[in-house]
Parts: sequence; structure tokens; C-alpha cells
Amino acid sequence: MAVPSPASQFGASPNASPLFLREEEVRRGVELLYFGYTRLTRSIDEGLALEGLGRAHHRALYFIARQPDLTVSQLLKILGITKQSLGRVLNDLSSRGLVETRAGTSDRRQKLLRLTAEGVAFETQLFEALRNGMSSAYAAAGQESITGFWRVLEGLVPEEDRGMVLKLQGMDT
Amino acid sequence: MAVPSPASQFGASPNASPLFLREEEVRRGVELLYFGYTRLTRSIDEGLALEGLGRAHHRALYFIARQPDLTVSQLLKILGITKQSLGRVLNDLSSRGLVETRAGTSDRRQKLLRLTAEGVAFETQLFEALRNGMSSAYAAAGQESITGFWRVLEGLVPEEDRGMVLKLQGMDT
DNA sequence: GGAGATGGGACAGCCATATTGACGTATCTT
DNA sequence: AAGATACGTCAATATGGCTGTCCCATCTCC
Repeated sequence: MAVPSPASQFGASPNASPLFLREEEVRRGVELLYFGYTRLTRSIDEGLALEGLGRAHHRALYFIARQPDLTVSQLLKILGITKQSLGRVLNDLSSRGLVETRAGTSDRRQKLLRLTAEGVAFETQLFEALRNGMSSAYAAAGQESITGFWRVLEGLVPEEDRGMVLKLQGMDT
Repeated sequence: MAVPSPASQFGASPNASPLFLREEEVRRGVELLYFGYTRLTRSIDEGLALEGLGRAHHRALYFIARQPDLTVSQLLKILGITKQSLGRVLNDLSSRGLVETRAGTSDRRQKLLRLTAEGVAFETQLFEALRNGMSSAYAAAGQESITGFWRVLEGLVPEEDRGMVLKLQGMDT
């Protein structure tokens, strides 16, 4: 067919370029990352809507569940948003009784965030959807693919953030 | 330490549960997917800001570049947004001379979307950042990891959407 | 003990991106 | 000719970000 090949509308013939495969591989990764991320994310929207919350609330909930007693500034760094934005989210969560705070022990200016029992129950319920999606993708792909999946994604995280991510996962090295 | 283990604040001792590893693996995937996606995405913000555009514009630009002459309804399906939302984005893009439309050949109600020469140049420039990020992650992980990365992500895309994704990538089977 | 730095909170206003609902027009199908 | 389809548009609303500014409590350091 005379239809232009993808992403080469004004370029050379696709198979002539030595970079063609590389570009195809990159685009494939970009697209799968986009669709994989958005579809997994969508899987929790229904559960969130039941509580009148959004994805921003889930992200906070998730990381507080993941690392109880983390401080507001740690959470800010993880989420990469401003404290005003996070403030709104945390207010919503605590007014619903899902999150509670205590003053820091060594530094009383800090607030240590953790989930209430209701918060744990809610996060667990939302996590079910994530678990289902990830588990079936893992199962279909096999263990070797899983480690490859992790390795590539780690490489996508900039050096300066990688420690933060691995620390969440108990890989302090 | 007596600090509660992540995600088991009210649960059993982490190493006692037979599901612990699985939960850890799932959370690791969820987190890496989140950080990998957001960090890659951020890498194009600067380029977009130069044109006064946002990520929504880039997504449209990307998929039009990827599959020239796709129709509005095809793009709507790919992006999973409403036509009102897409309408605004497409208006921005065509008023900047980045996207042009032609009437469909077999069905003149359709509009076939493609990039102008300026649009191609701009998308190519943005793609550079994506290529850099993905390429270095690919290079660091190795070919076997790359295929694993793809396999897991494919598994995250629901059955009903998988054909659409693979078609973009020229894998019509 | 006092000065300044830091952790956290809050008010105000704005922007980007999405939504629902209703309606209009051109074109295709039957 | 009638209805369905592809696309566009107006209007109102929600979400989740942002900047700027100011505040209080507490810690650190001289």
C-alpha cells in the first residue's frame, strides 16, 4: 500500500534507515507504558468514586500505606507536587477518617502520617484491583519477563530519584 | 526495628504470610510503573512549554505522528477522552499550524488527521527526549529485559484494547 | 537566650484537562 | 426521504495541579 509508514511521514523509507528498528522499539515502549499505566490506573476509579475521591487521593493513600509514619515532606518528595496541592488531598483524607497524624518523636514539627483502620481497609480494597491487574500480567508473562520489566522501569527513573524508589521497596543498597 | 513493615501495618508479620512476596512484587511493579511513567512524561514538559502546550496536546500529536491519516474517532478511541476534550486540543494544534485535516476519501464525513511539516518537526523534537530516556533504560537493561518489559505491559492492557495497541505497532496478528 | 532555618498549614487566585448534556450540520446508508 | 453516523460547538462543572504570600511552632546554632 502507498499509505505512509508510521512516524515516517516525511522521512526516508522506513526499512532503509538503520535507526528504524530502534525508533520502533522506543515507540513501542512509550505506547505500552502509556496504555499499561493508564489502564491499570483506571481499574481503581470505580472504587475511588464510591468514596467521592480521586486518583490524587489514592496516590497519597498508597504511599502512606506503603511506608507508615512517613512525614509530609517525604510524601511531597515522592509525589512531586506542591504542599498546597498535597494539603488539600490530606485534608480530604483525614476528614474522612482514612489518615491520621502524630507529631514526630525526634522532631515535633514533623507530622507522621499513617492510615487509620478504615484507611487500611480502603487501601486494601483498592489494592485488590491493582493486584488483579498486575498479577495476571505477571502470570501471563512469566518470571523472567517480570525482572526485565522491573529493570527497564528502573532505568527510566532518573539517578537522583532512584534511591527513593528502591528505598520504598526495602532495597536500601 | 519495631517499625511496622510496609503495607502490613495491621497485618501479620510480613515474612509469615505466603502472599507476602507476591504482594511485594505487585507493589514493586505498581511503583516502578508510576515512577517510570511520570518521569518519562516529565521529560517533554519543557519542550511543550516552549509552545505553550500541555501533555494532552502531546498525546494527540504523538498518535497522529504515529498513524498519519487516522480519523478523529480513531484518535478518540485511542485517547479514551470525550470529543469535547479532544476538540479543544485539536483546535489548539491546528491553530498553531501543527496539524491539518482533510476530508476522508471513501467517507467525506471523516476528517483525516496528519501533521504539517512543522508538526513533524515539533513531534520529532519532543520524541528526542522520549528516545533518550527509553534508549538509556533499554541499554542498561539489555535485550532480554526489553522483551520482558513489553510482555508484562501487554498483559496490563485489557483484552478489548490490545488489538488497538498492537495495530499501532504494525502487529496486526 | 535569641536569631534564623525548617516543617507544616492556610488563603487567594489561576490554569490545564477532563466531564456531562444538548444541539447543529454534513454526509452516508437503506 | 428517513435515520444513523462523523464531527463540531456552547455551556457548565469537577479535579488536580500551580504561584504567591503569610503564618505558627519548633529546632539548631551562636
